[in-house]
Parts: sequence; structure tokens; C-alpha cells
Amino acid sequence: MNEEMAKSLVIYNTLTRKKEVFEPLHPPHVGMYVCGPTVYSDIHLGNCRTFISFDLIYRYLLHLGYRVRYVRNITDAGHLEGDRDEGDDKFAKKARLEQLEPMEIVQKYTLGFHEVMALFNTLPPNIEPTATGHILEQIEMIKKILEAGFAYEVNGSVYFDVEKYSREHDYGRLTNRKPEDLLEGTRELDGQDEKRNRLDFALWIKAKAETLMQWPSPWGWGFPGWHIECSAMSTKYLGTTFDIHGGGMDLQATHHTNEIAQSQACNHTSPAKYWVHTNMLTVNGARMSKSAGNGFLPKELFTGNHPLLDRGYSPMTVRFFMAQSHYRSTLDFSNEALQAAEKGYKKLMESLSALEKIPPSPSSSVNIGELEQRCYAAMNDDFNSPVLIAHLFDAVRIINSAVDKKEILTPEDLAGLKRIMHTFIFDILGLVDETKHLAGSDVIEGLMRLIIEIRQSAREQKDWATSDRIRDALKEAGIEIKDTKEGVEWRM
RNA sequence: GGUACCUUGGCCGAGUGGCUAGGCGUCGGUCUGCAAAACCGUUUACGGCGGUUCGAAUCCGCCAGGUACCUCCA
Repeated sequence: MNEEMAKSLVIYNTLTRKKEVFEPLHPPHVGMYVCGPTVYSDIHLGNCRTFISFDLIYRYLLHLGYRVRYVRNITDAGHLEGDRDEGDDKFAKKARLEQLEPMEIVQKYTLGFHEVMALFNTLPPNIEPTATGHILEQIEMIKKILEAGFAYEVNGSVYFDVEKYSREHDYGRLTNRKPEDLLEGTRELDGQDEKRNRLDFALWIKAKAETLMQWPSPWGWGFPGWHIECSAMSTKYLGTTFDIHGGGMDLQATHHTNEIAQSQACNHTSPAKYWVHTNMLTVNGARMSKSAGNGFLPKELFTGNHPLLDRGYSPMTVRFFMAQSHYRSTLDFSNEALQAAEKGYKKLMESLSALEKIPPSPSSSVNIGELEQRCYAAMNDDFNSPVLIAHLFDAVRIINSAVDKKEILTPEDLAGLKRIMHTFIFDILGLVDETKHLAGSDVIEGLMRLIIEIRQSAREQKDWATSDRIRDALKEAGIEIKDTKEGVEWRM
């Protein structure tokens, strides 16, 4: 069945600007490279959205039965502030600021990143290579690009020759731009006099004596440019051409365009068959970014400790919120939207326990098989999680109606519903049931049984004051009481 | 300036030619000691103006507004 499903998966390819049927180069293997974070500061929620989006894609590919090698790098060197040679990169700057070693900065923010990814329940990639761990590979690649004639050395630095490359290849292909247009857009910046052409970009940058992070190379001591690490690492772990290359949309024009040029120049082939770009998270309509200073830290979001937030929201509320929009759409971040997501998420989770208490019937009033097909169809249509969620809410309605005895379900229906809910909610959407945290402990179960018993006897004596007091006090403590026909239920 | 993209109901957000996504909210009802939850119903929209078409939120053109990229950013 999964094989059947896998055949109809379509993915939007930035390269062709079309949805294409997904046909891996070497099935059942799939190689996927996603540009990871630059770990010189805390990642904000916008970064998280990208990695959560790719987690959804990774999870779905796994569910379809593909053997995915998911590579997501850690950029821990080589990013300068702007396109100029001031000596130090972002890590060294931050290290001076925080009075730490550059590698302490890297360690600190890498750990923070992993912590946040775990809170959002994303699966770790299979390989998480670092730029500093692959200096040799980057140097080798630069050497090949030089040999191929698409780069030149000036005074200990190496630059990619975009003009020459453009004569043979379509440099602006990924973003549909002509070299003339690109040139038009570039600004005159300082420290560019070494470059032959304004569009050229650095592959290797000569270090100054005081540069904290530098490595020896055929061109002297220096550090790699901004784009070569991803080309070197993706080639090393996935080969010269692999299936999916992903990242945020902001990387499309520069980083990914240059990656393609580097791979073409070095390996004579485009690195990836499908280019997948995730859209930005916005706040009040403007892109959330480090430079704009409008980024939310995950911690601020969870605690509610931020001027724009009324209160905190749990990681799963946020993950659900993100899954409710398509990965290629911008998603606007607001209290109202988060509150709506929180309720929706809760409703979805509660339906799971409701599902457990539906009595089976000999006949059926619903079509579960069709529902399941629609769920797969949604995911197969370029990972359309919002449509999937709409179908899951159809399932929720069926479940709740069945509890209310307005729909009847056969044992097969019930098994099908359970399979749908567990597969899509947990395996694919990557949600976890946060509401189950403390329940399950024997002590709490025992206490709750006692409290509910006391409340029941108060109710039998029509002692509403006591009954309501218990209900209200429990609510204060974060426990919700539900009086149903079948008895009293409670939930953290 | 160049290149793309976007504009959907009170809010969020799918949908790319006919079959009124979905969530949250609102209001009404059922249930309940009262609530909550749940269920049923309600609210039914596609920036403006033209065009193509039997038929357009969906295609084309123009206009208005917005965003992103072209410097590091997921």
C-alpha cells in the first residue's frame, strides 16, 4: 500500500516552478540535504519553522517506506558579517562579545538548537556534519573549481568567477534571474576590489593575523567562504547528485544559487533533482529575522515572556499551528492564531481517548477507507498538511458523533480510525499528546478516584456548592472534569 | 531600479475553471442541577476594474495595496 502511495507523491520543485511526481534517483533510497542553522546565537521561531517543515517531509518519506538519508549541517564557521573582509566571522565576533572561545559559542548554541528541536519533537537527521569538520573537503572542492577554471586566486583569497560561469551555465536559474538583472541589483560594497566582477563570491578568504578561526590551505591561512561548506558536505555524504535539497526561501537567491554553480563547476552536475524551499514566518506581516530583531525565541514563546504575547504556548501547540499552514505559504504569527491552534490541538488529542470508548456495531454509517485515502492524497499533494488536518477533523467529528451514538462504527471502522489517527497525528505530523504528562501515575490516579468519588456523593445529595468547589479547584490546578453520561472523566 | 510572490468570511488558513476545505470565534439549539466538553444548526468569503468562457476565487490584462529576494539570515 505504501508503495502504491509513494508513486503518487508530488513535490513542488523550485527549479522548474512546478509540482513534479517524486521519483528518487535510487529507490528505495532517498538523499535529502537541508541547510541547517548558523550556531552563533539562539535560533528563533522562524528557523524552527523550516526544520519542522522538513521534519514533516522526512517523516512522510519514511512512512512511505523510503530509506532516507537526511543530512542537515551545522554552520560553525565561515559566515562573515556582510560581503567584506573584516577578518573575523560571526563566531569570532560573538566569542569576543561573550568572552568565550569560538568553539564554546558553537557548542553552546548547537546544544540549544538540539534542545529546541527535541522539544518540537523533530527527528534528528542521520548525519549532522559541521563546516569546521570538513575544511579539507572544502579545500579539495575549491581546488577542483580552480582547476576547472571557474575560480581565481587573488592575494590569498579565492573567488568564484560568476561571469565566466554564466557564459556556459544559467547562473540565475533557481530564481529565474538574468545575470544583467542580478548585476543591476548588486550594491557597491567595501572590500570588493579583489573581485573581478561584482557577482563573484568568495570560496576562500585570507585570514588576518588576529583572525581567531583559520586553517592552512594552498593559498595560505584562511577560512572558507559562505557557500562551499554545503556543496562539500552534501557531495561527501549524498554524492554529486541527490534527491532533495532543502532550506528556507531566503537561501534560494544567493546560497543555493551559488551551491548549484559550485557543484556544476566541480562535479559537472546539478547537485539536487528537487529543490524544496520553505516559506517564512512573519510577525505583523513582516518576516521574522535576526537582523530585523523581531524574532521570537522558543523559550519566550513557551513561557509567554515576550511583549507581543499574552501568555505561553506549548511546543505542540506551536507545532500544530505550523502544520495548519502549508510549508510554502508565509505564516503569520499572532496570539489569536495561536489560541485557535491550541484549542484545535486539544480537540484533536481528546478525540483519541474518545476513540477508545466507542462500542463497535455490526453495521457502519461512515466510510473510513475513503477518509484514509483522502489523508494520503493530501500528503501526496506536496505535503499538504493543512488539508490533512481538515480530514483529521472529519475523523474527529465521526469519533465524537459515535460517542454521542449519532454514527455507528464496525470493529473494522474503529481499527481503521485508530490507524489513521495514530499514523497521521503522531508518525507524520510529529505531534505528541502533551495532555498525558502526569496522568498515568498511580498516585495521581488514586487521588483523582477519591476526589471524584467525594464529588459524586456531594452531587447525589445535591450539594452543588461542594461539587462546584471541587470542580473549580481542580481547574485551578490544571485538571479538567467532564461529566458525561458514561461517568466522570478528567484530564490534565 | 530588477526579480518573484501575495491580497480568501470576525481571526487563522486550504483551495487553481463548475462539486459552498478545516480550525478558532459568534449566535441559536440539544444535553446538563448549573457549567464545561460533545453534537446539530448559524455566520459562506475570495482587493478593484475589464476580458476569455455556457460557467472564474481559480485563466488573461490593467490598477491598487502588501511582502520577500537582489548584503548575513531558515
